[in-house]
Amino acid sequence: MGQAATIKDVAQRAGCGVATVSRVLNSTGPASEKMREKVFAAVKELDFHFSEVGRSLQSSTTRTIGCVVPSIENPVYADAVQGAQEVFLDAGYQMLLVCTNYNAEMETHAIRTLIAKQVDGIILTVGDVHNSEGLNLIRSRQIPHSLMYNTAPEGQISWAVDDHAAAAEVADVFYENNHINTGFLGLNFFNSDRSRQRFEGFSERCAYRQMTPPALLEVQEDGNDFTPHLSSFLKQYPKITGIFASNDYGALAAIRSAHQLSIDVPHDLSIIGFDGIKVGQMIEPTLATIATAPRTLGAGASQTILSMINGTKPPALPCKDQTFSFRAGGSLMPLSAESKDDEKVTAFPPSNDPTHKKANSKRRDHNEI
Amino acid sequence: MGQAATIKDVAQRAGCGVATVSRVLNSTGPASEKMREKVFAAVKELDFHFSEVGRSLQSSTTRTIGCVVPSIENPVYADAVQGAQEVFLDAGYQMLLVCTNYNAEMETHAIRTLIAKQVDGIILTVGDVHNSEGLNLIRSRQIPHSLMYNTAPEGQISWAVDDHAAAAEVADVFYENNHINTGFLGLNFFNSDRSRQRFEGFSERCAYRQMTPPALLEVQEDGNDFTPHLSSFLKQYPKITGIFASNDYGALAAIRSAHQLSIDVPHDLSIIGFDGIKVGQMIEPTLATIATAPRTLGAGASQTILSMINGTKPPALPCKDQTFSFRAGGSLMPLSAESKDDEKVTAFPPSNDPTHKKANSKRRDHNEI
DNA sequence: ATGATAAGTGGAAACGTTTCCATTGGGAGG
DNA sequence: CCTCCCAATGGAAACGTTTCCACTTATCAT
Repeated sequence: MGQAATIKDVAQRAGCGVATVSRVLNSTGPASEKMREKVFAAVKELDFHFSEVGRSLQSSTTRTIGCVVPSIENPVYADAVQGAQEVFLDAGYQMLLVCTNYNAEMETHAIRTLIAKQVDGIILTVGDVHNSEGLNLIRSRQIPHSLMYNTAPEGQISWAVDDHAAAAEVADVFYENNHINTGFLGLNFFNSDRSRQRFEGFSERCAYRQMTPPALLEVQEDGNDFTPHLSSFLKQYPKITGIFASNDYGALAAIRSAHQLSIDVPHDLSIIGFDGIKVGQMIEPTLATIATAPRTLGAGASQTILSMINGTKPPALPCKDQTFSFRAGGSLMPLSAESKDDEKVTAFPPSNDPTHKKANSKRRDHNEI
Repeated sequence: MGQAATIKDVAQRAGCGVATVSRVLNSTGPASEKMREKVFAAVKELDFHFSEVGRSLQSSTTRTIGCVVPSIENPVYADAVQGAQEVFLDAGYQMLLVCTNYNAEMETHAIRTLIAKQVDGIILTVGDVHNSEGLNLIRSRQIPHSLMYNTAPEGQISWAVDDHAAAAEVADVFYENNHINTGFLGLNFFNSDRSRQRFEGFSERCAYRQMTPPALLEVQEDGNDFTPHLSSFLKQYPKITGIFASNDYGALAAIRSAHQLSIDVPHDLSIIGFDGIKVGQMIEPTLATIATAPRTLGAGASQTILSMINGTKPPALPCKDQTFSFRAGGSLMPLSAESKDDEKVTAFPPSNDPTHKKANSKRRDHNEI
């Protein structure tokens, strides 16, 4: 078996022109039964398959979608990507995946290349939706696209969580549980508009509730062990009893670091995450968090893109307030009124100690989108 | 801005032939300084970028690599994919990703399409390396490829963990910790040759050690809550004190289910996983597991493929016994000699109870690849 | 029988590149 | 001044498709 057979080879073998082969194989246009049989026979003998490259050049369509996300090591994006991928695959599209590692240059370069490859659409999560060169390119070229997890400025399509509102709800939860002195753990704070928006929403609601303004601990994700950071942070702000992490991964890391510092979660320190990754529910204590639906987001964004391509009716975007729900968990415990100050308890009761109060929240039954 | 500019437009604008434009832009062949300037000016004015499709048709090269894995919801594959992606991106290749969901049909179809799209190489994890239609296609077409996580039959290139040996080591560890009655939790047992090989390696070593043959609990990954399965399994085999899960995800789920059944891990039941995903070390108790290096595997497989494409020297495959290492963790506890039978303890001491012995193992310092 | 219609078919252009080859022009060496 | 050579350039073929158009043949109603 030398080179792959082309439509010409098939035509020659079947004793007809290439046009006929094309018509038969694509069921477009007429063909006699005899001819059809001969063509199919030739196809079988030569094990012919269309070259998608030739097809793409002719049709200016590639049946390929670009996907740009910061990283798939974070299960949130992994799930979203997988959800997107399934929808596209069902529709006959494959997906070019690029992980940018929160790097703006890579983002731009990746998008440029995707455009050069003539992808039929792009699904993406950018670092900063208001300042993305790649996004501008996409828009000026009018390529079907949808944002994912980025809260888009008006007029732009995006399947996103309402970070601002969700973060505000976290502030409410802390407030209801008597945590007045809080900290915000911002991961990739400068490279992720999500992280910043969550901080903003959280801060504003804290101010509204007349809580102490949250202290900001900003870390780069790559610094794997941030125990020392947490340590000095808590030393600097000893009154802090609750930490809101900008994502679950950070929350998990915080719990672990706290453990290493002999700080008991939730007894000495309550922690709330963001995203609702699966493992958050598998661990002990379970992680209190903002639950989101990454697969749904990914799938929705994909369907939006497909509808742009086909000109069909796009799926309805979820209502802003249905994009998330607070999920209670063992990592959050109400602060008893008398210990509101910083008299931290030093004992290490097991986390399923029945004497612990359950976290207060009226929000346990929200629907996810 | 109507349609994207082509090389013809540039030629026209620069007042030269397309050949000259191509030569200038690709720095192939001579060109006068005047011409070069005019071409670059035209390119800038028209915002010209090459169409990769046209290029691909001409060069029969796509700068695209196919990647086929079961799922990226499992962090192991997510990490491997990301590692692969980074290497390819650095080399100027983008990656078409397909998740097969452990479905053989999808696997075949995906590979067929990748071939039709003329990817320059394929990196993949197949369901069954001895019975993969897609893999056969790839081989017969002689497309540069490398397996990942599949233990390949001789003569085939694969970046894999030595499942058999690793699983045997788990048996050793159980043995050293006095766990004689064990179970094996097989996820996607019928769709994953890894799962089966781990069972095989484990069983053989158990036999060699004259331990009770491990009982097999086989579950499909999609069945999210397998607590009832675990419950009836443990009822059926009440003597079991140790469970080896075919991957960390399953191990985590097992710990959670055990918790729901009021079975304390590790006191009542020891659990060992496989893969070494990060969260395994972030939880309490930490997960005893076989640590692997997914990023390294992904990156290595990618480099192998690149070397096939460029004809350069391929990177050396890691030694079989350096592809994994046993990592101790709190989910494994030695069974004291007197309680070797099934007199399970019912108290729930906190897992950092200092009276607990640490797990026995001489293997804590193995190097990862 | 005759014309009109329709089905079946193949040639060729087009899609956007790269590259071979032929042509041009100028400079250097005789 | 004539050659010769080489740098610079453009035309055209090729890559593998689809599709327009024109052509042939058969069928049918008149």
